Amino acid sequence: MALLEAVGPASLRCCLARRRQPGERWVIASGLPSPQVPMRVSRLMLVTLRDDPAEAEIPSHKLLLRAGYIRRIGSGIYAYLPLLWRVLQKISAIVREELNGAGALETLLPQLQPAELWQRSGRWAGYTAGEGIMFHLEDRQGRALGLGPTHEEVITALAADLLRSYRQLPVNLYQIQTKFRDEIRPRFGLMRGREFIMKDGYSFHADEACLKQSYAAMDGAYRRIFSRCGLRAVAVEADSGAIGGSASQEFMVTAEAGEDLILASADGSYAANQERAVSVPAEVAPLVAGPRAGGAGDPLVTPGQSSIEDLCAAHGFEPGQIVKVLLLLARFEDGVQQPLLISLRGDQQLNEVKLVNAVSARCSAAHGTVLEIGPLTAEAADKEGLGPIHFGFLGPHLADAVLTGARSWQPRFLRLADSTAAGLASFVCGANSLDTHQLGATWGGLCPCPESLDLRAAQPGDRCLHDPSQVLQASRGIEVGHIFQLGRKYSAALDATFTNEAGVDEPLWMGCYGIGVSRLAQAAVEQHHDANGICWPTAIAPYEVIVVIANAADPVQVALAEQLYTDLLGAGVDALLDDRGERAGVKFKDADLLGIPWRVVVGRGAADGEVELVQRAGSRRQDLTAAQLLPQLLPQLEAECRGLVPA
RNA sequence: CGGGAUGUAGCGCAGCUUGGUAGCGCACUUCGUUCGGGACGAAGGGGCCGCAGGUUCGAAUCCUGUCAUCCCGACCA
Repeated sequence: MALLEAVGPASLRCCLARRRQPGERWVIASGLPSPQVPMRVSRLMLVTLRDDPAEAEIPSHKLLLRAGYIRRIGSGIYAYLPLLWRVLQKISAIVREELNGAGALETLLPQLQPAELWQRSGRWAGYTAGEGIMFHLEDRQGRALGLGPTHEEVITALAADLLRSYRQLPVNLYQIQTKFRDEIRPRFGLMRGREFIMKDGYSFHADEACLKQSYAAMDGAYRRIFSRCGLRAVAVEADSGAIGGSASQEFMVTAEAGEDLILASADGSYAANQERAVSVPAEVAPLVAGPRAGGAGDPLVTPGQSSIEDLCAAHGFEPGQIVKVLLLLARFEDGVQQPLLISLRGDQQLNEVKLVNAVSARCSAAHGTVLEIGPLTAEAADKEGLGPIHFGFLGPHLADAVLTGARSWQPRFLRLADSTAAGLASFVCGANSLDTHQLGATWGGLCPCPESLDLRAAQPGDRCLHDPSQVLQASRGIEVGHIFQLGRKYSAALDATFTNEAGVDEPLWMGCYGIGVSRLAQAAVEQHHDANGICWPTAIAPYEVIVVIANAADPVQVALAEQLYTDLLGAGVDALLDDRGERAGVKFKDADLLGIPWRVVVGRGAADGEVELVQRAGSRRQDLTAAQLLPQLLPQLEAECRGLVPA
């Protein structure tokens, strides 16, 4: 501490003292026991790799493996090594701080969950059968159990048990815990694991207005969390998927390697996941000569022209003047297989998420969850015992009669049309016979227009609904958070009710809120790295400073480094000492690879009391006297941890 | 599950076409010289060539099956 005495200014001492205050915000944010525990690289079980492991594809996955943060144990199953565990702890600490500040309560729920709870919510079959993602097992009594992929069922059962009166509401509970999901395809290291760490939270309310308030509070907390973690994240409108409910919003870390496509307006007022995005469709020129022959259209000979491109090339149509028909097959929880006939404008693509939602809305009451929707292929139709279907020449007037004799399918199509197709005054479509189309067909003339709704995928370049002068732009994102207004879906299913002010029982209003903690750590690497390795944002770095002894055989360097290291720890800094006997170059390379935000090199200048300070991101370096180090570094670290200075 | 690829030392790879008992770089151990950006030299240790069958005097190599991993699609924090 002699060095500190020497540095002088009262403001600095104040700052140092604050760093050690147990109750201080950013000491808590370190998430680690204080005072800081010494750690030397020689004792860290650090194994860094020079070559990229063949199994890794994207930069963050390669770097986490190379720098010794993770090891693969099985497909989608990773060991979090000590360095990564510190990162995860720091992220968790920030999450806790923001959520506690927003009035949420931390709890811990069981991972082993009885099937019965899931059967009551109606999700057991959907989550375990077919492409379901829940690992499940039987105990010695033959009772079915699942490993929790999420906790709506458990928390709602608890709420049903504990929440009785509007006087107890609202409440907001969260946990940080390992989740299990039997992903169809685990990918990219921690990005999509079968076992991963998630913060999940659930809120309960007496009415929808209160739910919306908590949802807004969580929105704010999430924005602060990602910002404090040093991430550039955007909030986008999202599909609610299997979780259900009404409004939902995803938080995306923008990165090339992201699995999701984000569509956003340049003015920033609209952003959505492509699964959800809406837009103004492109205008299409009317078909020359308009409707024909009472609206059924004229036959047009189109030998071998089974694609939109062929048709346009041969006859000079625009794709948007054609109605294309997709035959699909939906499989439901109760085993029913429902053929679908979807009409789309030729220049549009089907959005499968919108389709699944539309089909669920129409059929789930009768048949349960949609397990899958896939193409209705010629082979499948053949197996089913149907007559020939002229794929490539289909029109929306294809009669239900083609389904007669089906062995296991429903005998009638569910017919839906995207509104762009429904809006065409006259169009070209298949004639349902080989090598023939209809030219100048109209709805009503050809066949009644099917139920019309939004089924098309919005595309980059489409005009925006909120302001048609704006255009949707594409970027890629990693989903690190998702918040939902669940409404009363689970509370009604699990009979979680409370007594309202009027003395009447009604289902609780619910919200739910998730953050992928382990995914967030990797997303941070994806966003913060360079050719030499990781550049952690200071707030979530495993250590804030690494002290490197350039030549561990030089007792002068060792003594000064040990002194500075002790001083840093004493000042509450998370510091690491590289005491290895390696050559200096090796230690510099490793320090870059590990991505510790600040490096203090004790080397040739040690005899004169001089050290070098290097910032990892940007590699800015400066020479300092040992006495200048702490006064310089401490305010900087504090600012970075508070997110005041971009790392 | 459909499509594609790969399994040889801890990591990255060669060898396979044309069968003859396994090799390179990095890492690891020891010694010496080096010592501020992944040093050099010398000497070592480490492999049921994914697994199981088959063909053959003989299989990393040819054949069959199987398992695992990775990439593209459905799933999602």
